[in-house]
Amino acid sequence: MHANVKQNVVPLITPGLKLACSQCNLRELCLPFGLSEHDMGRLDSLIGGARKLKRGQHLYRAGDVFESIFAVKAGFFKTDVLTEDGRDQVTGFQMAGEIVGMDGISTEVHTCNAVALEDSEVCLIPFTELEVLSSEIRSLQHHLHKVMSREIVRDHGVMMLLGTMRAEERLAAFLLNLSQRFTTRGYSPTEFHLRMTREEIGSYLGLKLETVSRAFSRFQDEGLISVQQKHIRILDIPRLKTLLAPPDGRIR
Amino acid sequence: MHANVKQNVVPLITPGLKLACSQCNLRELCLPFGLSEHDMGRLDSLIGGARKLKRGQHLYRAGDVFESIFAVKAGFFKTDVLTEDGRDQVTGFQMAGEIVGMDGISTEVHTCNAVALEDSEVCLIPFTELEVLSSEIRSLQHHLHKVMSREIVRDHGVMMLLGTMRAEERLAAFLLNLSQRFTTRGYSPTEFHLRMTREEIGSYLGLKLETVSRAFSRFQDEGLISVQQKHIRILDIPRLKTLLAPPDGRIR
DNA sequence: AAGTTGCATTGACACAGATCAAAGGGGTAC
DNA sequence: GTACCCCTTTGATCTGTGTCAATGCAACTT
Repeated sequence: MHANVKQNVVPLITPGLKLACSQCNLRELCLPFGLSEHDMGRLDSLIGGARKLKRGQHLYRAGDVFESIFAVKAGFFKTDVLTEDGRDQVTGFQMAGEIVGMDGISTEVHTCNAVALEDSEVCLIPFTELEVLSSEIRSLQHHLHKVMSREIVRDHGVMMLLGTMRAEERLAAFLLNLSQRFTTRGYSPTEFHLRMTREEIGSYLGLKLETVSRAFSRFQDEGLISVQQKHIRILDIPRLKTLLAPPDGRIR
Repeated sequence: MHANVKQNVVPLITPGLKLACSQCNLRELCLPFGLSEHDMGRLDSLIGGARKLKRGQHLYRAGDVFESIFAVKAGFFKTDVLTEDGRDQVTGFQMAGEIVGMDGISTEVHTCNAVALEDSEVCLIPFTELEVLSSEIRSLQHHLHKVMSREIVRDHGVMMLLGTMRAEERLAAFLLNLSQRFTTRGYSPTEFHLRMTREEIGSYLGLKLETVSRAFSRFQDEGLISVQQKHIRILDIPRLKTLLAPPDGRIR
């Protein structure tokens, strides 16, 4: 289904590209959070350099041997799982400062695909070496655990969304989540470009692309947002939030 | 909605109950997996004892301060998230040898509830001390990471289920998953008691209890299983498996 | 600049699962 | 041992979302 099959060129590591964590403006969002200058230097020294990816390129594929986790330095990714029987589910969208690849730790093999949705750049963090260092730096160890736990909690949120919400509620939650993450990164909370297609949004939200499209249109008709293809402007955040909390209180 | 609100008695630790990991027949499924005798002894010494819970009792609640993770020693648990707006989603069912509570690591506060579905027993594993020990024992550290990663991968599986499967497919996947886990623990793969209600199954699978009940009945009519309240006998595992792989191949 | 291609929108209709309702069964507590 | 209550089953109907199909829009290629 994806048109990118041919783009399976293994992205090469770009050594000159390396930028120390201590210099990185994402350090407060990313793995080095809470480290001293000195410890950050130690983390720097194990990071295997950066890797640039063009839109559509895979960072890794299901079945690849797991060696590293990745910190998104710039750009936008999606992760998806696909099963033998042809099911395909987007499990997440990742942006700058977020960690990708932790699915591979459990079996030493990646269980999902990670694809760049725009030209992107990641820092490569060899996992075995990270474990060594984290056994020496208490705060690094603890933060790594927090990052993994946060992923578990995030997944619970998605399960809640998929299990209990209706189409418009899901889309509202999705937009508010993006808005919130853009805010954290210093971008506009109300105006942004979607990097993914309607189909990818639909897959993530457990909906068909037509349903996503219709929900966008309805939100626009009601003055909640303005949509022009992938360009979104949120016009009424408070009212969007009320969509998530059914007025009747739905106290089961 | 739950009738168990009054049973909020804090379960006390039962010191005499402590049974060393090395004596535990779950050690190959649980945290001590892969440890030497000696290291298992060190793990034993930090485990804070066992805790018994009656059916309906909470192991922890959303909002509780996070201090420990728990290994299920006997019994059966569910975890669920509930939001301010009254949504309620069962995020998992846990049985012997499985680890509960990792949702709390990220914010130091639990984000979901864990409730015993039958009289149960857990080992209490203080997390800070576990971190200390795991920085000293490489294989323990790595196994902890694997356990957390496995939880992430499991959640992806649930997202796939909720996002792409129809009611009967979800229930078939659920039964096969239980069957597989019972097998691992030496119980019958084909005959078991459900510890949870139709409503809890429905919440986990993103369905209403009536839909779950109807799907059970249809499976029974078709000779796939036999159902009598909570007692399940799987009659035809292969055919149940084919329900998961749509014959047309559904290659989107 | 025109043609191609993929993505998005919109409409009509179908259907799976939700909702509402009622009755039966089994386990639990007293 | 008995009574109550919760859980489960089953039916009838409703509805949100999927499906199928056609058109429109925009970006990229040559």
